[in-house]
Amino acid sequence: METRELRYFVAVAEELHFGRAAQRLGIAQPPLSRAVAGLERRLGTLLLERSSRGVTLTGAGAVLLREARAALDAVEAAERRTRRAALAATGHPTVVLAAKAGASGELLAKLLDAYAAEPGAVAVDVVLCGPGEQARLLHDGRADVALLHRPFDDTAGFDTEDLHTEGQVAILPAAHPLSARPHLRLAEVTDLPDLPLPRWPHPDGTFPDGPGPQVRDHTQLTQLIALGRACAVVPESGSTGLREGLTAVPVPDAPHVTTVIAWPPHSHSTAVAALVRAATDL
Amino acid sequence: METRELRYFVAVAEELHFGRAAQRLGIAQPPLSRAVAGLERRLGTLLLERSSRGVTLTGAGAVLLREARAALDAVEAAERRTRRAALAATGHPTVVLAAKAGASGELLAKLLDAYAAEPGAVAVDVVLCGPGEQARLLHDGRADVALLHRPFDDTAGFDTEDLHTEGQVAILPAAHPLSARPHLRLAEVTDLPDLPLPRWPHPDGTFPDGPGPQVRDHTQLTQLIALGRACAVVPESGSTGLREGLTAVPVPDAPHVTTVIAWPPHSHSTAVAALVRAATDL
DNA sequence: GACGGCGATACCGCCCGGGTATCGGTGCTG
DNA sequence: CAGCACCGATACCCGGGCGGTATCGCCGTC
Repeated sequence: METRELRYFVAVAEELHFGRAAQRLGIAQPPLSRAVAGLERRLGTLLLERSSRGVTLTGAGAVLLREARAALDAVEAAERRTRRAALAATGHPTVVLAAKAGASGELLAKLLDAYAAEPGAVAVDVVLCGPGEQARLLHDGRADVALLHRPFDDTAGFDTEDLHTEGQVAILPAAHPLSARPHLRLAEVTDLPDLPLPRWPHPDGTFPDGPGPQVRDHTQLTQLIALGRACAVVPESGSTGLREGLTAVPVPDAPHVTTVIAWPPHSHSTAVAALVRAATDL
Repeated sequence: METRELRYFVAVAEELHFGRAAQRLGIAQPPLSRAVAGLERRLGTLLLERSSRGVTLTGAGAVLLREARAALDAVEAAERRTRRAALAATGHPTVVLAAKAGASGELLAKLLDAYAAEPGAVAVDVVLCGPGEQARLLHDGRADVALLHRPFDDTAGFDTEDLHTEGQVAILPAAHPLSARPHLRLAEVTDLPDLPLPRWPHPDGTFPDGPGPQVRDHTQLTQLIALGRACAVVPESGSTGLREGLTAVPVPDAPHVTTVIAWPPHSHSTAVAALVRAATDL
């Protein structure tokens, strides 16, 4: 199987439409049909169920979609890591660290300071990304190391070290009746009819259905809470330096959040190893 | 990057010789030279240092070799898992379990029994393989789940559950003076001039250099020890039912061995999940 | 029953991957 | 030191396959 075929199949499986997929790939529709048919012939199985009104995935097709994405990520990672290795050999070596925007601010600052103080430290490019994006960056080679947050992020397939565990707090408008309470139960916060939980975008940019307002970053979130249009449950460290009009109330029965540092297995980078050591020694 | 190019590069990087690599690939040497040159051109870096006497890897080349192997494994896994998904949909679904030949015999038997007793259990193909081969099988899709042994096997990149931990014992000829001792220190066993540790083959079939005899399986090992030509340090469970003339002596300071069950992250197979559950409930 | 949307098929041209022949450089050897 | 053997690169040619356009077959919808 060639990566071209996998890319073609993934495009069709995602669009569920040969025409749109072909457009996305920048080719015409017939070669795309042929390529997928060839894949099916060589695998000896149907991957897509064609009706005259579009396309659906078969069971084998669903498996291949998942596996092909992983394989294409691995190929992309190979290309990117090789490029970066070549760059590091001639120019200035760097490490790319992925972190969720608006999270772990203080920990991140301390980590960068601690690492920079080490002998032989190289430049660290910090990539701030959306929730759940860190794993993708690590998988496809755009990042060398990442800060993840269990249980929200999926750490499967990486080597990790735990850095820090903390409880969660509810962020409420200071004027809200619940904000005077010493602590809250999770159930009390998750279905307040007047203060729905906001909806975060999926990695593809779409939003899940639901009653809450759509938010894209931490600023929007605090603003919406201050306006009395939403509430949120966030790790304690996300409640430092709250703006006027917001209150943080502990939620003891919310799952604890562990910040972990993660890197691809078999990473041979000494810089990543030093960064991990600096992180665990914090 | 196409998988063809990666396969070609890996062949050259492993052989360090364009001619032999071409022969292995079943093509002529000139197209191979061109393909690698094209890869280098597009990556903008030298991957191989050519001298008139053979070839050496550059730093970037070493990175690409490692990454390309992982990527090709992922592509192979995609193909195999799709094939198996198609098979499972029409015929009889199976799970492939990889285990080291001659290890964990009793645990494996109990696991298979426990799983077979569960409702909805599917057929389990047990693949017995050489030391360290299980991870490869899991990576490239030939196996769905494996029994590994820490710290010998590399569990990086898999989800795992610990099953069993045990100490190690030295296997000695009954006539050897040390066999009467109640226990031994590891250092006492590892450099006995009269009983060297045997050499196990690498995954590629070659043997490391050293004084000990070459062995390929457990039978050869016990035979050599009985002949007074070698000794070995193995997990306790590997010493049950020893043949006449062999003695097992505990080695308390040898690292403990943990048998773990491992599977690829993001496995969606219910059969694998049931097998893991049966294993942890043993 | 005509139309429109969608995937498959037919057919064509061209690029690229693979083949043979040969060159250039280098270390070994008598 | 000349000759040689070895190894990778280059030159050149050929054919298959990939991508393009045109068209068909199928079906749901006015």
